[in-house]
Amino acid sequence: MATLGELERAVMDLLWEHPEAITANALRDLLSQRPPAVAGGTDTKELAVTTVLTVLSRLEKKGLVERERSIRPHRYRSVTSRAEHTAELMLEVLGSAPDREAVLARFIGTVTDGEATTLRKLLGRG
Amino acid sequence: MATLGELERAVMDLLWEHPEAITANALRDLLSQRPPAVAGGTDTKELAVTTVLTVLSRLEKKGLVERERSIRPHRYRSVTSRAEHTAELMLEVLGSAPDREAVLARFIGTVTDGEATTLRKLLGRG
DNA sequence: AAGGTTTTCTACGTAGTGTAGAAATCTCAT
DNA sequence: ATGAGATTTCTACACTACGTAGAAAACCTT
Repeated sequence: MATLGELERAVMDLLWEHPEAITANALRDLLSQRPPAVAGGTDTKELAVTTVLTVLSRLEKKGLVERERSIRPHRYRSVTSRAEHTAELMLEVLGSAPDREAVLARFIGTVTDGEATTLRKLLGRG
Repeated sequence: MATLGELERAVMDLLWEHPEAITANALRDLLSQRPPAVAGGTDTKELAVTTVLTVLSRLEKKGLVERERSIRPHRYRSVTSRAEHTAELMLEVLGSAPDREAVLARFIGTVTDGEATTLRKLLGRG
């Protein structure tokens, strides 16, 4: 897997927000409304549709996006939810360590109280 | 932060294994003994010391490594333990999601039984 | 069949990484 | 103090990922 670029990330965020499959053109419009990544930057730039299409192709190759080719303006949708994707990423990071329990210890120490409560509920009593 | 390259990662792994600060030359020797990254690849290639030094400088710039400049063959050591580093990475990934609890739910669902037990212990009863 | 729309191909600039030679700096033995 | 060898820094190049988009091809629709 790996990490996404800034634009790739922005596209995924939109797709995750959007339950319905959506066209590249619609995505481009949504992208032009998004707040500037860097404060002070007078963003809101109009991207070329081809740019969006390129990014979507790359995301498709990475397995994060799938598209309906049957209808003409292809519709794109995310393959997994953001929560799934994020959890997978976390597991990937965790999996790369031989000392998983030590990592989990550090991890738990940094989670908020509310989240700790959530975790207890999720874990049940074993 | 971000992800590391293959060689950067190998260097960090060695530094994490090694409690003592170590020289670039020693690292190069250790690197030449590491098993090939890809199976079938007849690795065990000897890297130039300058290569190792370059990588160490980059890791230093990233804040992952620090060095003792007082003595001449500089000694390098990792700034944090692997567990700390990994936990930080996981938190970074988690932090990037607006739906943290949903992520945690997915995450918990995939952890091994033993780890779940560990987590319960770590969480106490709040 | 032509023209607009959509998709694919091709391409370039930038940044990060693997790799290492050349050049500069340092240290020790003489 | 000086020269040789060791060490570090500078510079450089290839390769890949990403942002970006024009040119070209493929596709409708009238």
